[in-house]
Amino acid sequence: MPKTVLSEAQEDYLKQILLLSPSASETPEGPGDPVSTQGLAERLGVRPASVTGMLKKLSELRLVEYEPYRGVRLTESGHKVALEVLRHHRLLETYLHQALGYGWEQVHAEAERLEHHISEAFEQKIAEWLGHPERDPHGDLIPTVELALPKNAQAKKLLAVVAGKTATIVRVATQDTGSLNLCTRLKLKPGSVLAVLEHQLEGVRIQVHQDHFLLPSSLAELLWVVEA
Amino acid sequence: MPKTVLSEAQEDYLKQILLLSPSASETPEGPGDPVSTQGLAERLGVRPASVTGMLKKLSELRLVEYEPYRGVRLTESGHKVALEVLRHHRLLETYLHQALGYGWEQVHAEAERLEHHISEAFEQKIAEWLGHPERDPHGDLIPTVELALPKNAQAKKLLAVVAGKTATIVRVATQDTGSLNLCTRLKLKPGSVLAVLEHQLEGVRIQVHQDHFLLPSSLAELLWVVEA
DNA sequence: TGCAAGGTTTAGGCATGCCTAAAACAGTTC
DNA sequence: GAACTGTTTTAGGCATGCCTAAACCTTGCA
Repeated sequence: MPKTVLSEAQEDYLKQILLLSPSASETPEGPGDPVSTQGLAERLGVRPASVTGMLKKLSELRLVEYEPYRGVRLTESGHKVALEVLRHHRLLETYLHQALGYGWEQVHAEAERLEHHISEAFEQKIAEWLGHPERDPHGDLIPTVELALPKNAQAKKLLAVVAGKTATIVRVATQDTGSLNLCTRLKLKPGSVLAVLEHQLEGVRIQVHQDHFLLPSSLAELLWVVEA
Repeated sequence: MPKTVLSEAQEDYLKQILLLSPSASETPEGPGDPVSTQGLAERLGVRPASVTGMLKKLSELRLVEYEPYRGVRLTESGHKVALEVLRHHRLLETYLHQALGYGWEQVHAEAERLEHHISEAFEQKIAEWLGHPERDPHGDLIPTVELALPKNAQAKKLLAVVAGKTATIVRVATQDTGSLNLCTRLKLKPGSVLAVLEHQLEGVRIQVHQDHFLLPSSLAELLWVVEA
C-alpha cells in the first residue's frame, strides 16, 4: 500500500515494466518476467543510467524487486499501481473515442498525459458512462475496478490462422499513428471480419468485406483475432 | 508567443496573477494592476521567497513585468497564457458538471489538476459538446476561444441591491466546498431568483422561492446578481 | 579458458521548484 | 530625519529526474 503519492515518472516506469513483462500483460496473472534496464530505457525514451536510478528508488518503495544486472519485476503492490495506471489509460482512450469523437489514432497521446491526473471519481464516472467496457478502441483489455486484467482466452495472432479460415479482429496491437491510419483505410479494426486466403512470404492474403489484398507481415503482426 | 512550453507551476503563477489583479479579472481588459509577492505566496500556498524566484524566471521569459519591491503584472503574452489556462479550467468545470454529473462543489479540484494537461483538441471537443458556454457552474465567465474575457456588464453584488428589489443570481464567487454546499441547500445558485427584503447588520433578509431567511453577510458577499 | 562486446552501474552535473534563515528595503510614525 | 514594522529579496539547501562519461559486470564465442 504505497501511501506516498507517486510521481508521474514513477507511474510511467511501473506501467512500462508491466507492459514489457510478457507474462504479466499478454497473459493475465503473476508478478511477471524480469525486464531489462535497456528495454525500459527504450520504451521510456530515457538513458539506461537514468533507469538504474529510478529502479533503486522504486525498489526502496517496495514497488519492484530489483537485482542489479539481472532485471526488475513488479512486487504485488507495484503490480497494483501499474494496473491502476493502465486502467486509467485505457478507460480514457475509450472515453475519448466514444464520448468525444476522437479517432482511435488520436486517443493514445491524450490518454498518456491524462492518465496521471484523473481522480478515482473521474475514473468511475467515465467507466459508468461507458458501461464498464472490457476493451479500449484498440481492443486492449481494460483492467477491472478490482484491478484484475482479464485474459484473452481464445485470441491468437492473425499469422497463426490457417488459410481458408474466417476470423474476427479483436485487437490491433500498436499505438503507431501511421499503422492505425492504414488499418482504418483497410477497414481493419476490432470487430472486422476477415477471411485468410493464403500465407505468403511477404504477408497474408486476406479478404475484408468485399476487398481482398496482400497484408504485409508488418501489419499482420499487429492483428489479434478469434476464429469465427 | 512563448515557444518554450511552460511548467505547471509557471502556469499556476500566471493564472493567479491574473485572478489577483482586479482590473484584469473582475473587469475585462488591460494588463492589470500590480500584484504583491505576498498575495501570490498566499494563493499558491508557497513562501514569498519562492515567489521571488519564480517571478524572475517569468520575467526573463517576458511573461510578466517584474519590479523588485513593487509587484508584478502580466505582459501581453503572459496575459494570453493566463487566459488560456483559465479557459481550460472553467470549460473543464462546466464539462465535469454537465457531462459527467459532478456537483458544483466538486468540479474545482478536478479542473485544477486537469487544466494543465489537456490539449487544444480536448478543449475544443468539450467546448463544442457544451455549445460554447459563457459561464461555468459558479457563474464565472469563460474566456472565449480568442482569449477575450467577456465583461459582466450589469452584474452587481447582492449587497448593493436595495430592499424591495428582485434579482437573479449570476455568480457565486467562491470555490469553498462548505459555502457551496450551503448555497445548494439554500437554493442559491446561478439562475435562482430572489427578493431582497431588508438589509440588517448581520446580513440580508431575502426570499428565495417560498423560503425567506436572513442570509449572513459572509455568504451574501459571494453573490453577484442582475436586477430583474 | 580467455577476451571482446554489450549491457549495466557509478560518479558527477544540471534544471526545476520548493524550503529556511538572514539581510535589505519601503513606508509610516515619532 | 531616524527608528520601527512588515514586506521582499538574497543566500544556501534539498529532492526529483534527467544527462554524459567512465568504470564495471556478464555473456558468448573462439
